[in-house]
Amino acid sequence: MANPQKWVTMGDVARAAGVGTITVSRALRTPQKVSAATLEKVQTAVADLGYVLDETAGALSSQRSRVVGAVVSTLDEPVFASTIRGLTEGLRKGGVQLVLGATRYEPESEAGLISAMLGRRPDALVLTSSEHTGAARKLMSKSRIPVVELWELPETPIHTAVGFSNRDAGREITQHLIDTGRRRIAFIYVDRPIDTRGRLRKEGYFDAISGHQPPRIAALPVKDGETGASSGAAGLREVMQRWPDTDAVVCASDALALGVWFEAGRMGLAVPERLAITGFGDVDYAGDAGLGLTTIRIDGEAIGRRAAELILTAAEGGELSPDRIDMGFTLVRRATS
Amino acid sequence: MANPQKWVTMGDVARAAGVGTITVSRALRTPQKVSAATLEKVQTAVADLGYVLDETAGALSSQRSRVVGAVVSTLDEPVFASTIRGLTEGLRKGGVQLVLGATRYEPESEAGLISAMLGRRPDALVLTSSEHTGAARKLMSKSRIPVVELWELPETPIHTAVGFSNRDAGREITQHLIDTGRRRIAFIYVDRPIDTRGRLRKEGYFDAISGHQPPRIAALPVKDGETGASSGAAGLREVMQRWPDTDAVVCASDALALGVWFEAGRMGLAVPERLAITGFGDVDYAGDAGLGLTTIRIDGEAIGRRAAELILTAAEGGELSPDRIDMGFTLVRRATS
DNA sequence: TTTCTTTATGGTATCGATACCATATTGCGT
DNA sequence: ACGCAATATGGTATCGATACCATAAAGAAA
Repeated sequence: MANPQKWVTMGDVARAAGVGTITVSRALRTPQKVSAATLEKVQTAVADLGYVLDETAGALSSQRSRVVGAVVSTLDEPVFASTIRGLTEGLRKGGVQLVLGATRYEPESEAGLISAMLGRRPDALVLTSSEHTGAARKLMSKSRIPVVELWELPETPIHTAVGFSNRDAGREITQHLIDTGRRRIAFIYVDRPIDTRGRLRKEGYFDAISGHQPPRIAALPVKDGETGASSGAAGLREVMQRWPDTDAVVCASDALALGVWFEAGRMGLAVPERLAITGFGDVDYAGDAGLGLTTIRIDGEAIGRRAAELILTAAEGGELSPDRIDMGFTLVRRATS
Repeated sequence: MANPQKWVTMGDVARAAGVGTITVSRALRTPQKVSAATLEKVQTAVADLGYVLDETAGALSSQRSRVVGAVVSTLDEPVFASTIRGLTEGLRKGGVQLVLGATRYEPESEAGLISAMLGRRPDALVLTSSEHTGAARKLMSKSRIPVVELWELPETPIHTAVGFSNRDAGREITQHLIDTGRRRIAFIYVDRPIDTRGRLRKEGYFDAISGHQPPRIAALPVKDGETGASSGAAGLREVMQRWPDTDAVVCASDALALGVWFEAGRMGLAVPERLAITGFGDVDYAGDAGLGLTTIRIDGEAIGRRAAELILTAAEGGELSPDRIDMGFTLVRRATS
C-alpha cells in the first residue's frame, strides 16, 4: 500500500490513559458517566495523541450514522444556501453532519443521489423538491428513514414538509400589483423538469388575475445552468414583443427580476412608472441598498433550522410525525412597484 | 428502541442470490471479477431487495471511506458554488462523496469543522482558505491525509494548491483602469479575518497604482453575513466622501460592484463616464444581459474538477505531489470601464 | 491424460467503536 | 456493622463489509 496511514485508535488512547476502551468511548460521548479523574486522564491522552472519534466505526456498532443526506436542486441560488446554512448549524448542535447532493434540476439524477446517500446509512433525508421519480420513491420507502421535504407543502408529504405555499405567495404578489392599479401583468419563469415551485407560483398568478385579464406567460427554457439575469432579460424581450402594453412583470425569482430590470433599462421602460417588477426570495441585492425590488421574503435559514430540529427529535426517540409545517412568507414592497 | 429500522444487509442479498457474501461484494464493487451468470443473479437480488451498499461498513474494513471533506468559507457566493459543483461531480466519478462545512469566515470554527470531518476518516481534505490556525494545522499534520487548498496559491502549500494569483488579478484589473486613463482609483473590499483573497487583491491594486497615485482604500466591516450590495453601496459612499474626485472603483467581488453600481446611480454618477467600476468573479448578473460589468473571470468549476482529479489519483496509488497549480484568470472588459 | 494456469467462489479474521452484561467500588440508612 | 442502591469501570460479542488465503472448476499446453 502506497499510503501507510495509521490513524490513532481508541485503543491507543485507552492504553495511554490507562483505562479500558469503553471508558474512552464514554468519556467522549457521555462525559457525565465518567468520574472527573478519569475524564481528565482521557482528555489529556486525547489531546496528546490528537485523537478524533471514528464516526465510521461508531456508526456501525451503534447503528446511528449521525449523518443526514440532503438533496437540493442547486447550490447556485443564495436562497438555498441559507437553508443549507440553517440545516447544517442546527444539526451540528446534535453532532450530526450534512452530506449534500445537487440534482441540477435533472430528474434522473435524484434517484442516483439518494442511493449514494443511503450508502452512508443516514439518520434522515432532506429533499428540496417534492416531485420524485418512482425509483426515488421506492428507495425511500424501502429504507424507512425519516424524510423531510423543504420549500414546498405538498398535498401528501412523504413524512413531513417544512415550507410555505408557493401558490399563495404567487397569488399575493400578483394581487399586490392588481391592487396598485396594474391590469396587464405578465409572468416570467424558467420551466424546469422537477421544479414545481415555479409552476406553483404561476398557479398563484393565475388565481389572482383570473377575472381581470387573460394570462401572459413567458416560460423560459433551461439554459446550461444559467437561470438568472440573462433568462430574465430574454423573458422581458419575449413579453414585450408579444404584449407590448404590459405594465407589470411577476418574476419567479429575484435573479430573473434583476435581469428584467436591466433589460427594462435598456429598452427605455421606466420602472415602476411604465413597468412594475416583482421578484421572489429577497436575496441580498434586492434590498434598498441594491435594486429596491418588491419581492416575497422567505426565511430560508429558519426553514433549515426547523428541519434540523425535527430530525434531531426524531433521532432521539419518537417517530417523525407526518405533518406540513407552514413557515410563511412576507410581501416586501419596495421601489419597483 | 423506538426506531426499529432494519436495513437489508449484504448477507440477505447473498442468501437471496444463493451465493456467498463476498461474491455480492465483488459483484457490486468489481463486476468484472464475477461471472456473467452470478452477476445477474446478484443484480436481480439487489433490485428485489432494494439493497444499497453500506459504505460505513465498507469504509471500516477497507480503510478507505470514499469521503472527502471540504471546508469552505461560505456557500452564499455563487463563485464557491461552482467550485463545489466541479468538485462534487469530479469526485462522484470515483465513487467519492463530499462532506461540506462552512466557516462563515470565523477563524475559530475552522479547527472544529476539520475535526468533525476527520471523524469520518476522509480520504482527503479540501480547504478554500489558506490561512489556518495552529489547531487546524496540528489536526491536519497528525492525520496525514492529502490536503488540497483552493482559490489561492500560498507560498508554501500544505500539499497541493489549485487556484490562481489573486494579487496578479488585482494588479491586472487596476492596470486596465490606468491604461484606460483613470488616475484616481479607489479599492473597496470587505476585511474578513481569514479571507486572504481580498487582501491579496488589494496588494495587486497597490502594485499597479504605486507611482501613479496614493492609495484610496475602503475596508468594510463584516456585517452579519451580508457582504454584498449593501456593503458595496456603503463603500462607495465612504469613498466619495473622503475622495470626491474618485474616477474609478476596483471592487474585491462582483457583489460589491453591483452595490457600488446601484449607489452610483442614486448619487447621479454616470458609469463609466464619471466613474468606472470593476468586479471580481464574473457571476451571472455581471454579464452583458445584466450589469455588463468589467471583471475578472475565474473558472471555479474547473478548479473544483482539477482538485477532484488530484484527489482521485492520490487515492488510487501515489502520493499527492506538493505543487501549486495555477488555473489562471481572464480580464473581461464590458460596459462599466 | 496430465499438469499448469487462469478464473470464480467461499471461509474466516478483521476494521474500530459501542451495546450489553458483569463486576468492583462507594455511599448511605438503619 | 450490615445490606442495598448508585456509581464507575471493564470484558466480550457485535455491527456489515472487505482483505487475505484457500479451494474448486475450467481451460490451455504438453
